[in-house]
Amino acid sequence: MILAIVGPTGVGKTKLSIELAKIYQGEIINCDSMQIYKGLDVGTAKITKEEMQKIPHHLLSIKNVEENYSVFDFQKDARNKIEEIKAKGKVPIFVGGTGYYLKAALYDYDFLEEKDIKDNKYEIFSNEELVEKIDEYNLDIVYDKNNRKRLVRLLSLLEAGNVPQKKDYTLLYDDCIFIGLTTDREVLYDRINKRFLDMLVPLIDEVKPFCINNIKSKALQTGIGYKEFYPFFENKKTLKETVEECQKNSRNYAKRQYTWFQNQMDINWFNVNFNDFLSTINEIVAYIDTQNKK
RNA sequence: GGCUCCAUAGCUCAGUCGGUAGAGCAGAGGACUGAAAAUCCUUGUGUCGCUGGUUCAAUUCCCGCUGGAGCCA
Repeated sequence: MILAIVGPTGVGKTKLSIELAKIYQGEIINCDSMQIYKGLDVGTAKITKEEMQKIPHHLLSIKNVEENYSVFDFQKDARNKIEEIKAKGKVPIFVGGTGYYLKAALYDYDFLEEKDIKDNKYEIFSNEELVEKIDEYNLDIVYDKNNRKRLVRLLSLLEAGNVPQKKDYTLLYDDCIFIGLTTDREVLYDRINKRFLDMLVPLIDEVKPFCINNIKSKALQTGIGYKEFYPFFENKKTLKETVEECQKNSRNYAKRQYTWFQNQMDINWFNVNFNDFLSTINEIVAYIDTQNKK
């Protein structure tokens, strides 16, 4: 059995993961693109040592913020972890909000080796020029002509001899059980806003050194709760504006997560009962048990 | 108390020389093969503050009212 706990930011995935790990002899594989990094703890709502309750966690805090990490790396690492954990007779439990990482790990995504791809050489072209070059390949797929990042990438892939094709992805492991946690949009947004305020003071301590020393890695320019603070420490934005920006970005992010999980994967959703989390756990355990007998 | 200005989408505002309106943000929906907490696409009907008048026709002009801002006493 492989468990995957998904859902938007702030629904309680972490809490559920520990309970399920205890019940099923599980080990947790982090599936959150930001929690991969060391030092990004408060802002990513990373689980603490105490909260782990001795449950082993994998792919959590394994990279320095200056390093780059991507789906490609995650796919390899995650698949290795699945084997490793299963070999011990334990249950791998994926937890995290990065749907793309999860899908790449569990479905038949094929990526080229990095060394075969040369990015950046197309950066000098305009979008129109990129589209023109891509069209020379007479592709069968529909692609986004305004998404510059993707255009550059697509052209690089084509040049490397990889012709991407639209297809239905196949699940590589037939013993996966997908658990989605959800709640009303209003309740979620409220929780997101409040959670951010709760973490604000320690978060400022965490971000400040990055901003003051002007450390701008991909991770720091990407992570919500980090990138927004640079203008604040340069006195270009007030704290209030910064906080509201962070809350808004978190809300937008949660919405995008829903879009992914609802359209890209087959998830079994559970409404979280925040007043009686135990009942939510029981409901999910009952579901897992019926699936696991099959 | 007197005078002036403002009142239009959830918010900030534009506009209609009288023919029932439109931007930004927020919100909603979607895409996704190496930054995915990223990147990109689609989406705007609202008693135009309330009441009465002029008019074929008023959110637009006029009287009054209410609420807000400012100036003078």
